[in-house]
Amino acid sequence: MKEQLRHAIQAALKECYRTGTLDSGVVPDEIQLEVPKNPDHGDFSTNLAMALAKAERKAPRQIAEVLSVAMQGNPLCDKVEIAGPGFINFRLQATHWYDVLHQIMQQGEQYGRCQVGNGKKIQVEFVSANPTGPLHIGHGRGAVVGDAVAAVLQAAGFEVQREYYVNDAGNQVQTLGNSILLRLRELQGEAIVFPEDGYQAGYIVDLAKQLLAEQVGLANATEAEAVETCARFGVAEVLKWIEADLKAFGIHFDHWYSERSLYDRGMVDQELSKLKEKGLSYEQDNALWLRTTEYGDDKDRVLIKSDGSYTYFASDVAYHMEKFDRGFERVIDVWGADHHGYIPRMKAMLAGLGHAPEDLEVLLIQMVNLLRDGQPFVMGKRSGNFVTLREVINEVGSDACRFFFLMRRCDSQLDFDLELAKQQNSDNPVYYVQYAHARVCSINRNAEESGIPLPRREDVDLSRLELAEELALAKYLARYPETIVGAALNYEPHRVIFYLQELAAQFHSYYNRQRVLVDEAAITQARLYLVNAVRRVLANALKMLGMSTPEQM
RNA sequence: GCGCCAGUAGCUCAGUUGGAUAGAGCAACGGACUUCUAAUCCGUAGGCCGAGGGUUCGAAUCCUUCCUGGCGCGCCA
Repeated sequence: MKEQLRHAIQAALKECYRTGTLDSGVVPDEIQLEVPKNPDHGDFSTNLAMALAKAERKAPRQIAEVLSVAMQGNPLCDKVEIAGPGFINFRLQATHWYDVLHQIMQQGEQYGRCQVGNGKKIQVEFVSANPTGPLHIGHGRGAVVGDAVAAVLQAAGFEVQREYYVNDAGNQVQTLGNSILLRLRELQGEAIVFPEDGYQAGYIVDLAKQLLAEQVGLANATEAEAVETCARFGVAEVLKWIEADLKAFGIHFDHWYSERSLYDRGMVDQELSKLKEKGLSYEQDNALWLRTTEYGDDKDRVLIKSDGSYTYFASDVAYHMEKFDRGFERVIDVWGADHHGYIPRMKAMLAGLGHAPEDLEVLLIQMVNLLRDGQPFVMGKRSGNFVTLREVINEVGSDACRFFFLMRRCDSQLDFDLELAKQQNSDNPVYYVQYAHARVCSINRNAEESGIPLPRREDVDLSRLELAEELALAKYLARYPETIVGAALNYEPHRVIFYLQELAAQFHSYYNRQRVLVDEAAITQARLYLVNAVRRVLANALKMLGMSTPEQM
């Protein structure tokens, strides 16, 4: 609809040039058309006259006058007005808004989906927490945002894969194995000295007990073998926890990618030799370096240390190179904001390989400040005093938790007060949105009990929706698809949350002012049609973001 | 010292990519349940958009210099 109007304006502009009422001949690439904040300013508004003022050397209002004359009588528009410094405001025929309702009812679950992504393959890698302990609240935010970004991209027509990168190689896994082994020996009565940098948390002891119960024979193993066994066991168990936690959140990964497998398959050496061939790496001080400075990094980065071991960066380079080998045109990484210093070297690496900077998009999730009764709560795996994601989900509920994490832009910090979140039960905005959905369902139930049929497209007379607020509701429903596109292209799922809240607010307000089931059958039918379109959009958005759609509350 | 993110109502945050009179939710105050669910609605009050300068028809939004807070700057992960 917006596009139709855009074309009409473009045609009018060309007509003006043809007839000589305007003479600059300038046609902007894209005519800006927006929905004004103030409904008095019409359904759509363009700044075209102001934009042309310079080229035309005329006052904006004068140009607007000429254009609006050319637009008069256009069948799309009910009214064309000039306002303010030179805005041209359009009010569309009501039938266009009625058509939106028909579209929604006809498309059902598909309404809001589109093909702007054009099937482009895109990967979202998120969470990717080290498998050395349970997920905490900060991981939860990344999990929800990553999942929502993926969902919104899917809705916009991208082919999306959700991937979890498992850091099952490297020092932190050694530390895990060592920590478990020490606790195991402790359980067997040995006096041990637990190292400062070991994992102190209680779950390590649990893992040790479990290992003990399973009677894994470590007696004849060397120290290194024992640590290795404990590490493998620990990683496998912790991954089970993580998967279960994510499942409780309704999050499913298409693919779990093992870092260790990169080494086992020789991928790291293979990719590193490609870099060498391209002259992107060099040896110095017995170490192998990547020339990231040539592509904007502060300093070159080490791939292989002088002792022959690989850096974390090395496997990350190989991993990301392979992502593109797997055919993804764009790759999104969701990271904690404390890793932001890592971005320049990753981008530099890709630039060296001839990728555009946008091919890798890193979403930084800012910190979650965990509070309890307003007091900061210290987190850290080693301190052993942290709140797990599972605890929070159990306390607050998955829906509320997801909603809360999605309410803010991911690049601003988030205060999460556990007591507050628990209290929120009835205050939480998620219920506000879900309640709107439940209310429509309730109306439907009442209609059914009274023997009122649900309206069918062929029978319903939408011109009975005469109230300004009814039209406003339809107009807002029309903006759902563009909201998704905006959220997808900008990786900003919070836009959908704000849309939901606004839609629910408009619906609740309408509900309190007007009855749907009234004496006059035709009006009842039209209003039922409208509120069920609202329900449809609420349900589509809630489902897309992984939240439930209760029919009763 | 360098870099990234943020700074908007008492609090938590939006702000359609530069548009018209800057908006919500909490918190405060006052109203609305014999009518489809009051987990709702209606109203009142609340602002130097961190500060200064610049760009233009027009700036919370873009550029610049500061100030404040958070986070990073290893041959750690």
